[in-house]
Amino acid sequence: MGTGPAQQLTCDRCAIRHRAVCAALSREELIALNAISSRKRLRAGETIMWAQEPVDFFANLIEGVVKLSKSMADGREQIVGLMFPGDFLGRPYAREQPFNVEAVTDVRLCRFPQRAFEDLAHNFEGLSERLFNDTLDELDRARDWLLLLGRKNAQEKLATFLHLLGRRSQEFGCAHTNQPQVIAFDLPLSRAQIAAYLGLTIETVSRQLSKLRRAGVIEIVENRHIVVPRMDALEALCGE
Amino acid sequence: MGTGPAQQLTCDRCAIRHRAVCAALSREELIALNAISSRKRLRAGETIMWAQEPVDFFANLIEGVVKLSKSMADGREQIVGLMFPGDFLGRPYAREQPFNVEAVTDVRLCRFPQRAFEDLAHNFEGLSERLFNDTLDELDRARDWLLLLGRKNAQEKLATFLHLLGRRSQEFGCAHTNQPQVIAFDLPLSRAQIAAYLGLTIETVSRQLSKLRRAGVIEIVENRHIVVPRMDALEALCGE
DNA sequence: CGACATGTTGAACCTCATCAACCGACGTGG
DNA sequence: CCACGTCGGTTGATGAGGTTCAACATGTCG
Repeated sequence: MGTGPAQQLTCDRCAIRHRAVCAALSREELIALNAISSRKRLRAGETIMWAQEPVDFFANLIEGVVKLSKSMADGREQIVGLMFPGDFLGRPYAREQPFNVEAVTDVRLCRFPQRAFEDLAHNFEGLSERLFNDTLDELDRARDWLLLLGRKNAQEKLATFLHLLGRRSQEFGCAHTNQPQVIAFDLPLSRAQIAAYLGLTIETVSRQLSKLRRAGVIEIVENRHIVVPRMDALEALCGE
Repeated sequence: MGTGPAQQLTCDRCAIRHRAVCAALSREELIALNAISSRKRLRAGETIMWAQEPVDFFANLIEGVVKLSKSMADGREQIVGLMFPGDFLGRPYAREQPFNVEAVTDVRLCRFPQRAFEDLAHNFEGLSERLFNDTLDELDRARDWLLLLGRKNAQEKLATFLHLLGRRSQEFGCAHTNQPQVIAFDLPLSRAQIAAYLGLTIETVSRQLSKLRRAGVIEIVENRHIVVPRMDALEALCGE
C-alpha cells in the first residue's frame, strides 16, 4: 500500500463515485474523505434516523431506496422525500432532523462521522458547494411535489409518480439510444408507501394503477414490475 | 464621507440588517455588498421573476410579502413558497427558476447583480454558509407543507396557516412579554391566494374561516384582520 | 350610477376515503 | 401435510368532505 495518489481506494470501485458528492472531490480530497468513511448495510424497513433524535453521522446512499417521512399524532403519514443511490443523507450543521429516515429496500450506506465530515466540507470548497447545490435541487423537487399534492387528482398523481420512475430508469439503465424505447422498472415502494408519497389511500392507488393498466398505458407484472410501452401517453396524463 | 469602517451605509438604517443574509457579514464585507446593491419598489401584483425566464439579479426582501407559485396547463395554481422581510430571492448559481415570483403586497427589495453577488459569496465564507443554511430551513418548511397538503383536512390547513402567521406576528411585533397575550395580524393574502397556498378553493377557505370565527377561535375584522384570543385553541386544531 | 373585484353562503355533485370482502403467497405449528 | 394466521394487494358499496355552480352582499372606481 502506497500513500501516493495512485493507491487503491474503496471509492474506485464504488458505483456512485461519480454521482454522489464525491464527484466534487479531487483525488487527494477523496483520499481524505475515504479515510473517515465506513460502509454499512441495512435491511428494508430499518430506521436510519429518527425524527428529533440526535444522529452522529452523515451518509451517501450507495444502493437501495430510502424514504423521509413525517407523521401526525393520529398516525396519518406523509412521505416528504425519496432518496436514491448517490443521494446524501443528513442535514449538515444540524444534529437532528424533523422527519424519519427509513430504508424501504435493503440499503448500503457510506457513512461519515459528522464532525470529521463537516471539517472536510469546511476545507474542501467543492464539497460544500456541491452540498449546497444538491439542497437547492432537493428544494425544487419538494416544490414540484407541493404542486402534485395540492392540485393534482389521483390519476395525475399516479401518472406523475410512474413517469418519474420511468425517467430515472431511462437515465441510468440503458443509455443513449434515442428511439422511443419501452421503459420498464420495478416499483421500489409498496402500495401503502406509494399512497403515503402521493397523499392518497392504498385503495385509491390500487384502483388508479388498475385503471392505467386497463387503459393500456402501463403493464403490471407481479405487482411490483411496471412496463411502460409509450412514455408519451403516460406523460400526457401528468397534467403539466 | 470617509472610506473607513465608520462611514454611514444605507444598511445601517435597514430594517432587515440583522435578519437577512447581511447578518452574516463583517463591517467590511457589508460595505462591499452595499456597494453593489440597489433598492427597488414594486406594487402588489407585479411579477418579480417569471418561471423559466432569465433573471439577472438576486434580492433581499426588505418589506412586504412575496409568493412563489407554479401553475398547470389548465390554470390550476399552487403557491409553493411565501417570502417575508429578510428572506432571500433567487437561486444562487442559476439564472432561472421553475416558478413565478410575485409581489402579493407592495414590496421593497434590495437587489444585487448576480455575478457580483456570487463573487462576494465565493469570497465571504459567512455569506455562502448563511445562504446554505437558509436553503436548508426553506427545505424543512417545504416539507412541513407537504404534510399539510397531503394529509391535513381543510380545517387543519386553515388552522395551521393562521397559526403560522400568528407566531410570526408574535416574534416580530411586540417583544418578550411571556403572558398569554392576544395575537392579532393582517392577512397578507386574499382568499384566492390562501386557497392557492393550501390546496383548496376560495369557497372552502371562506367557509372554514367562518367556521373558526363561529367557534370563537378567531375574530375577523373587515376580512383581512385576524384576532386570535387564545393561540392554544388554534394550535390544537393544527393536527400535529 | 353601473361595472367590477372580493368575499360569503347555499345547493348539487363528484372524487376519493372508508369499510368490508376476498384473493394468492408465505410461513408456522400442530 | 394441512389448517391457520398474516401480509400485500384488488375490488365493491357507501358516504363524507370539498369542489363546482350560482346567487348575493359589500366596497371601490370610473
